Amino acid sequence: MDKRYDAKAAEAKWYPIWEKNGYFHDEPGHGSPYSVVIPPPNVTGILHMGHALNQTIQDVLVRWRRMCGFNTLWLPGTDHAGIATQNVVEKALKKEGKRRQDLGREAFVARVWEWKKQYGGTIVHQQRMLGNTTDWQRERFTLDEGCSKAVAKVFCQLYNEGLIYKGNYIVNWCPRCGTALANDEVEHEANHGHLWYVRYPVVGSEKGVRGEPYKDYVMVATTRPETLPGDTAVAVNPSDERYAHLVGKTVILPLTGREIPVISDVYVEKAFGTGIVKITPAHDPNDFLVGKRHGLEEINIMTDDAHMNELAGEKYCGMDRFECRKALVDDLEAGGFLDHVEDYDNQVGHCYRCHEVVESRLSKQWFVKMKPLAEPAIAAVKSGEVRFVPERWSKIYFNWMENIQDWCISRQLWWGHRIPAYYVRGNSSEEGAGNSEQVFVAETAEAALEMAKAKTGNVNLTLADLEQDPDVLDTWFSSWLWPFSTLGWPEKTADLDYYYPTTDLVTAQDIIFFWVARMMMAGIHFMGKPPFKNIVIHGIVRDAQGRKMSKSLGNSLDPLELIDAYSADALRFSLALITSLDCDTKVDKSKFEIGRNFCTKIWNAARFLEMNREATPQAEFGAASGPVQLSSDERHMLMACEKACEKVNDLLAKYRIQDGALAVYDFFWTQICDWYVEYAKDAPDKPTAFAILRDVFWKALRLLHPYMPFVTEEVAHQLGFLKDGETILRAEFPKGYTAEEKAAWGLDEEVYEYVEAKREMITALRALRAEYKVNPAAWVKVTIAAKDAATAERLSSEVASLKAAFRAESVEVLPGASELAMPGSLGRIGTVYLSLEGLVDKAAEAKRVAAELAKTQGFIKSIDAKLGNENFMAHAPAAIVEGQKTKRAELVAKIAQLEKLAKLFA
RNA sequence: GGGCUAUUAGCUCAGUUGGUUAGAGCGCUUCCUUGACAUGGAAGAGGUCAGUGGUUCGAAUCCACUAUAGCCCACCA
Repeated sequence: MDKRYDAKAAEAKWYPIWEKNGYFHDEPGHGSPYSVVIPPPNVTGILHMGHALNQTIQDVLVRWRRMCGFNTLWLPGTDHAGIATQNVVEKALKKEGKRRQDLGREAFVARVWEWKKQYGGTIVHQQRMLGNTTDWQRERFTLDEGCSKAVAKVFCQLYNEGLIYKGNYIVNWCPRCGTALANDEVEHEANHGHLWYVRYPVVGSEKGVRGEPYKDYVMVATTRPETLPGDTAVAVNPSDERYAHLVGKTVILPLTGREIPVISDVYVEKAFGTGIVKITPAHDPNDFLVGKRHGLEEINIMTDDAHMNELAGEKYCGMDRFECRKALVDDLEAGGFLDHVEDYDNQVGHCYRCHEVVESRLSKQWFVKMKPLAEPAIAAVKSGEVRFVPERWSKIYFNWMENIQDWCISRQLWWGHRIPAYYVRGNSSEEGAGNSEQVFVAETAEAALEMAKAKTGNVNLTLADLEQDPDVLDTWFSSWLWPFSTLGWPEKTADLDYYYPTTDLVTAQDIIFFWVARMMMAGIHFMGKPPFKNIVIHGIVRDAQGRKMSKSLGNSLDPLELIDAYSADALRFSLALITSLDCDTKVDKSKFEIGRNFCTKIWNAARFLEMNREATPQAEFGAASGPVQLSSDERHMLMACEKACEKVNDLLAKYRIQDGALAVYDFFWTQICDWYVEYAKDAPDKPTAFAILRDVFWKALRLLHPYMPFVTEEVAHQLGFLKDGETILRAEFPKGYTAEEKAAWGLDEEVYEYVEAKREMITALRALRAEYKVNPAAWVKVTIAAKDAATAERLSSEVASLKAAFRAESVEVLPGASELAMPGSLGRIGTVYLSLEGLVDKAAEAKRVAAELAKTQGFIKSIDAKLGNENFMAHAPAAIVEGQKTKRAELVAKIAQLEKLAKLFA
């Protein structure tokens, strides 16, 4: 074996072998299924730390289940990401001086496909660098043929069920992207703006000539004066006595002369501004609702790109909205309508994609009625059929689901699933919308044509007479079908039958609403079963200061750079180790040294084994070797291995990835390397000691494999645990030893505890050496005062290995305490004395003993207090009481010895 | 405004139904390079578990309030 582990070589070597041999691929049928669908990253995406964390967790779970014998499927794929992808291509076009309109829809979409073909594989390639065992043979894309078919079918079914409707609605509109945005696609940011106080003259008042201040007016406060031409009322709170007399009257809309009513609505806050609000139903979501309640006219005064239209008035028509704001304010002031201006900070919505200020805009959009879909999805979590891990996320899920709003699913883009709604030409979508008689919703144009013929009675209609709705569907309209569309739905496939519902869904908290909740609804509605059994939510990766990683902050770590610097195994292991499901994870570069160092440790330990190959019998260690007389250290090693296997399996079953990593780390490093390897070097029966070492090492490699796939595969082959053509990926995950093996080797808690206690003694002696500045390499004389005769006998039988562990030229074991003029240190099974032959600093030792004595006496006191407490004796469990008593007895013995020592140093 | 979470060693975090003297990694101090490993080994210092009150024989753990920090949802024109 090479002196250094070459991670890059191992990664480059093994991944292609795994993939080529189909190790990630199972066919439905045999065994129990364990299936997971990957949260599909945007096809435009590049791998970031969030992916690395999310996918590491999934790969750990999948590899573990696979090794446990499950029939596993981890289904990969990408999302077509409507706006994001279209933006990327539009940017490229811009460099050529073109807009998408110059190409036309068909050519533009072709261009996006071209882009996808060329660059869309980036993230898919990068995922391989992580070592993911996603089944690439089943890779899907949300816009591929199968997924598109599913989308069309779902749309039609929901439409026919009356759950999809087209409606006039106020939506968040990005003027730059030219599309509606979902509420969650709008990011609110603090804005330093103004509050303009504007006078609206009351009709019927005698005073008031244009150009002069009106005496009788209502004062309205607004942050958006440019929408004034769209006002169709002013409103006050019904309980506001100040203005009760105004309700029902009419006021004049400044600059326009139009008369609008004063209405009352609970939406108005009495305390804000003047307590009077202008109502602009076409340009504000709240005003829109007020308008609906009061039957107000909706006047849209802007164009799609946020310029004023002719309804804004001749003067402002064509102006940009912010330009118009200025002009209009100037005019208000000139007209004497502007009372005063205040500074005002509020939140303004921005497009999550291009950051343009979002406009509330009235438009016709397609919606999904969510309430009927949400109800069974709530029930599935309430009943426990689907479980959130950690459980508390279910509260957030309920909170959202119970207040769910209809989902605006149309987007004015070209890249995406086009809405399968058709109109007979001449009845354009604008005119025809809202009149369902003229909309034909069908999975194909041909089917729509048949419907049109039947409905209109015009048998001469051809496809050319049909016009498809120009809008495409929200990206999430395909992702919410992901758990079954990717398995072949709506076809009845073997995959769908076998792998649905999937087992676990692993994702971050930020898409619980976007994605998880909607998948729940779609799964239940179309498949009759929730799409997964467990929803595993992990935290977000943050930088060292706790900030979200983002491009604009420049605080992102690049997983590929980390893989380059530390190796994929290091990245994976460190992420697993520092990640808690319960909270976000703070990460900085130094964290990955843990993983890298661990890799090195594994490699070096493997080299040690390799160097001692000749000391190891060829035959593997196992029950077949029959009853053997094993030393206590060997039995302890096997017990530790047993415990580690049990622990790791148990923790992974509870999705405690972090604790599992810690458990296997500690097992390998502390138990195997720090203790057992040192023991094995001087073991009385080397062949047996090394046979055991090989056995536990091979188990440890398999325990580690889900976390560190490359180094474990490489080492397993180097050490001959696997032959060419075999893989650790499909080796059995260790389950611990059988009852027969345990009996044959005398594995029990007692021997485990005994060795633990013995190690305390070894540690104590090392501490003594350090305290008296005895060279760690020097050979010393050691005396042990054993707790009792039996322990003395037991210790005597292992003097050889104790000598090695203590680095002692002699070890004398005496039953019970004795008068020894040496420094000593107490453990559970006795006191270990170090002969210093005159090196002892009596004063220092006396101090140390006194301190120990005081501490011990203090502890006894606290135990006595407990044992003397009637309530404690009455209520505490018997085991606790017994434990306290035993502890006390030990401490009393310890005090006796310490007192003897104290006298010696006095 | 509604909801959720956190506060434990200098730093990042464990601590699973309340139960022996609260743990790990990093960092820090001291010591150690003759063949697994200095990306290492050994020893050590460091915490009144945010605060107050309550429940209990017993609280880092359960409850209430307070303080601080963070996240999500809805947002006042």
